[in-house]
Amino acid sequence: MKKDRAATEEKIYTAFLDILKEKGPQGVGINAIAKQAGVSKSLIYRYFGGMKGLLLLFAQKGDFFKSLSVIEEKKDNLENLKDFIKEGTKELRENTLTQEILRWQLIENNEDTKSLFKYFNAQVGKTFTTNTKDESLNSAFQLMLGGYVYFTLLSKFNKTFIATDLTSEKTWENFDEAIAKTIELFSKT
Amino acid sequence: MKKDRAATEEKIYTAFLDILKEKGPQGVGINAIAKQAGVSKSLIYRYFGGMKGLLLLFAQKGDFFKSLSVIEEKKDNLENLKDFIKEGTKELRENTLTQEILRWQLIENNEDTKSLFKYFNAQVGKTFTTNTKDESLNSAFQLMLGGYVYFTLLSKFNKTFIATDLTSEKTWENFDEAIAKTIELFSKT
DNA sequence: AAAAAATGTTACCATACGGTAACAAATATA
DNA sequence: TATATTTGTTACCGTATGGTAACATTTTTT
Repeated sequence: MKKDRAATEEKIYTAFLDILKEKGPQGVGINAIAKQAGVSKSLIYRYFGGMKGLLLLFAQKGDFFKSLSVIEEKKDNLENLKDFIKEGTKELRENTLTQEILRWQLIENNEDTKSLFKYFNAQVGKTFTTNTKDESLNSAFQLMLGGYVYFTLLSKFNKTFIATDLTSEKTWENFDEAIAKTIELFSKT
Repeated sequence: MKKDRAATEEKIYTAFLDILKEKGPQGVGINAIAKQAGVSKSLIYRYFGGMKGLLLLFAQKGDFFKSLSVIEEKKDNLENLKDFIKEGTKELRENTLTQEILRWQLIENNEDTKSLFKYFNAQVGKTFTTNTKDESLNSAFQLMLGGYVYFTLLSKFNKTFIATDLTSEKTWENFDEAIAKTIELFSKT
């Protein structure tokens, strides 16, 4: 049998990412990762230092968002802010990995996940901090951002929220427009 | 030893509620409930039909919200809507049981939880459905409602979101005001 | 009082979890 | 080539899970 540590580490790491994406935080475990990687679980401890080390590595790699860095600098005028929102919400709905980290934060926070959430939140803060002077607009914007996250996470197991169809593309467009319109109305005050 | 089925059933049911409130959905299990109730787990199967039956009973009892039914009829004018929001958000932040059901919906949806979510969502719909004519206001309102839920759930394991202090009462007041102001601005259009 | 039914506990099963020690095999070093 | 070192697997441990069968005890019915 051929032996290649680098390749094995890669197999383990990608197995971890795949499970997190598919099964969510609940599916992430030493046994499941080893099985998915087709490798002995002893190696996870030897090479990564167990789950904690694996999460730390994931945190430090830190490629959580892709497309947002491009337009990040353009959050100056109203029109650019709208684009920023539309891009951000789109990214959120497409990036299942980000979704599962956000979901993870809602169900536990222990010694293992500590580092992951720390690095992740730092990047969220760096990307989504608003610098508006209007306090109530900030609150409104944050609420809507949170709502977007909530409905995105909810849509994994639920098709609807009250009368709102979470599977319809139109719904998400309505959300985008609602955010844009809210910002407009606040700005005119 | 004294034998009293009704009392035993009560012990099991309240043990289930206590665990759900304290440990959340992850802590709810046959063994944990039996231990907490100080009773053999066989009785959970015999009296309730296991976890599924227990959740069904919980769903059918359906006392999820307390204070909202009082002002439910008054959702006609703007001022009453504001009160409704303030009461609703307050209720949400105080009712940990409701919070844990909402959290539950974000992490799984299987045969056991099916009935619970069905009944719960029906009541949510009955209570929080908005009848505004403005489509974008509906979307904005829902987003903010979702955001409120999101931050409430997040606050269990996280003290902050970006720069926002989730432990501060002022933060939640700001959220309330932001919703109220948003509705005002939309209404003037 | 005797028999039947209901109530409750103990013991066990299969399965899965995280974690470690002992061993085998391949690769690198002397 | 002989010896270390690294890489990888198997086997095991303790614990916890959901679920069931067998048994004991109390209560009810006849």
